[in-house]
Amino acid sequence: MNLRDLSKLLGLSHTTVSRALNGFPEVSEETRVRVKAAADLHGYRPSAAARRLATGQSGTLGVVFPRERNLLGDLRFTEFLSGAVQQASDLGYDITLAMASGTQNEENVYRRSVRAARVDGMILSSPLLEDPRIPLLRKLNMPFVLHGRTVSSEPFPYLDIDNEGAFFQAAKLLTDLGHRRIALLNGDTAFNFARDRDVGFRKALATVGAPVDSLLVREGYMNEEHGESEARQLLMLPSQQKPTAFLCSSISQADGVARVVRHMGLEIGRDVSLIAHDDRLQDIRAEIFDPPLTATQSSIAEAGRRVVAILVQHLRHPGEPCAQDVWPVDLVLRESTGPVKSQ
Amino acid sequence: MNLRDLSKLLGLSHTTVSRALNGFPEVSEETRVRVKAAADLHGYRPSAAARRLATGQSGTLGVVFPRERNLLGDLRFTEFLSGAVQQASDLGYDITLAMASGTQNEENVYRRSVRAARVDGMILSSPLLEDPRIPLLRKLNMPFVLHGRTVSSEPFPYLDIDNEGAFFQAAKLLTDLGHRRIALLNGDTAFNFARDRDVGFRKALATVGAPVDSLLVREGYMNEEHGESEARQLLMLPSQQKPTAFLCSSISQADGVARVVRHMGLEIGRDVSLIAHDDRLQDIRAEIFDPPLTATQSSIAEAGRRVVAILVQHLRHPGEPCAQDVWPVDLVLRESTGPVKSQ
DNA sequence: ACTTTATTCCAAAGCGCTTTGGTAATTAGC
DNA sequence: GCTAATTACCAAAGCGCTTTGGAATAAAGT
Repeated sequence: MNLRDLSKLLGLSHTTVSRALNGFPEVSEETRVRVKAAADLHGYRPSAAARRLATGQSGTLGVVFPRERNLLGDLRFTEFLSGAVQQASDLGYDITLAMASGTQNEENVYRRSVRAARVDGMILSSPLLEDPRIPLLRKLNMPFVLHGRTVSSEPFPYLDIDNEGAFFQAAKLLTDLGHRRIALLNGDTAFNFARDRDVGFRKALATVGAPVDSLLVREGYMNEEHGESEARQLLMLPSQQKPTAFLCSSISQADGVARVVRHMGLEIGRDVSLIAHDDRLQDIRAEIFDPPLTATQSSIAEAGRRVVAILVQHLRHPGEPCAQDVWPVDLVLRESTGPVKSQ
Repeated sequence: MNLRDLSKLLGLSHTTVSRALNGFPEVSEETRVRVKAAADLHGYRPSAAARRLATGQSGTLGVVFPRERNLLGDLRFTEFLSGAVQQASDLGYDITLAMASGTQNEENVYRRSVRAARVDGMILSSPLLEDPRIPLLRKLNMPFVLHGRTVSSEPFPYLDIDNEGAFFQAAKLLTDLGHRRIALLNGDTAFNFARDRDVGFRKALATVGAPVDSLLVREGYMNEEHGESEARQLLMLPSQQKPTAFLCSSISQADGVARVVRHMGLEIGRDVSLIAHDDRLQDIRAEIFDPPLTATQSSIAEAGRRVVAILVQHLRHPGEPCAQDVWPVDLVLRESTGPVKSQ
């Protein structure tokens, strides 16, 4: 059952049927109702391929990632993706995943997608400080939205959270509680979000005139193993150097830290304070941490939804100034933080 | 730059150019080389939309899941998906994700996708014992492949692992070690894989004439919380009823169990034996469990790759009998299992 | 009654590719 | 030297939709 069949059935031209279904004003309400009823009755669905060819729009958004960095193994990313798919589905878009690898490097995947008009727009995550994908996509004239920020000569649509502010707040809380030797367990500072967190952390220490001991600033994978191994090293330091508080980029890291702390017979919140950033993942929750974890929190799934909304808005109204959201991050006080113990 | 432009540039018809690029035999090697060089030079890429319309093939595989059961929050699924995307990318296919929800229920999403010819085939995971999606997709004439098995009147392509055999082996090991009171922490037995594991478990106990205590057979989410709460209950039982070994459907569950065991001052492998199924997830590894975990193992990412290969094979050669793989599962002996302690 | 303006519909072109059914040029067969 | 087979290419149709530029009808204005 295609447009032509349906129009013959109705005794109308396919033009009229098409316009009726797509809500154009040049068709009377009466025939519109008739057409829609007939379409429903016969289960008519326009062919996506034909529509694509005719309009140049694919109704598809793309996500590309390198094979080496398997984002699908990262719960932060999949949670983000989940929000994105949800929103896309609500807005009538599909999301396609493409993996770049080896010969088929990321740039080529973008080029191919663009030229083949497979997708209407791209969703980028985890930007580097100065991300090469931005100028590339702009050159290819492919619309995109960024989850995060990066330096760029021209404005582009993005959504980011206030990483700097979040980590400033968190570090500020710790200094207010009297902590001076604070460890920062960060992500890889090649990425912008990690850099921002580093900056916020340092600014907070600067406000109380506390020096930043570079020994206490660590970066790496944001998982439990990393948290554990760094904590083990740091808590072995002589007591003048040993951190009294940890600020982590993820709850997983905090999990690793907590394990070491407990293993040393210390108590979190009393002997060692602990704050982590909480992406509101389904299965990793700050509130059921033991003890409940003080955290900077921002839902990454919600970010996924918003990112898609921004991109679709941008696709539908290309002229308008693009959305550039920066979400504030809440600092939620729970029981993993306390005043520094006088030595 | 489209086919016509390119053909004009070459002084050939677009037919010839198309055939040259698509490897048809009716074109001389000389012109083929010439055409390919020109295509490369001018960065020509056939429009996916046009090709779709002309061939009826979209070059896209679909994955649908209900909003309620957010598979993207499940590392087992995302690891599987990761393998699938990898393989699809190697075979020149895209994978699109669609989320069914509320009004837009799963059946409608399938219908829509089929009718709109958005995808060439569907990938289904986690089948129920008798999964309604199978007859639906068959009725809609949409090719598919199943990760898992289900009852069906007609044959269809699938890949499954030998869950029954795996859990038989695992339970058999435990009975050989003298265990008779073995707890099974299973997934939801609405799903076929969980049912198969249940069957394997029971058969193993039957071979030594050990009764199955239904109190010790539990099912639920395959996460740490579930493992922990069930283990807590079971290990509180009076010693005649208390299990001496646990067989878990996931390492996460085993994590929960291990936590309880340690908390009670017991030692895994000596006081309580523990086996889990290991999907070879990147971040959850049986070999770095404490102690290293005896496990039935099978890479779920590899399964994702194979599933896509099967589907693509089926799409390209629809007539041929479809692949129906059942992979054996290795039982890897490590240190979490030991002989039952004489009471 | 005659023109103007809205309204409602339609014919036809086009999106860029694949594929069918050729024709012309070359080679082989006898 | 003539026919048959093969090779190398091409013209045109079609995939199913959107969209442009009318045409016919009905309503309104003078």
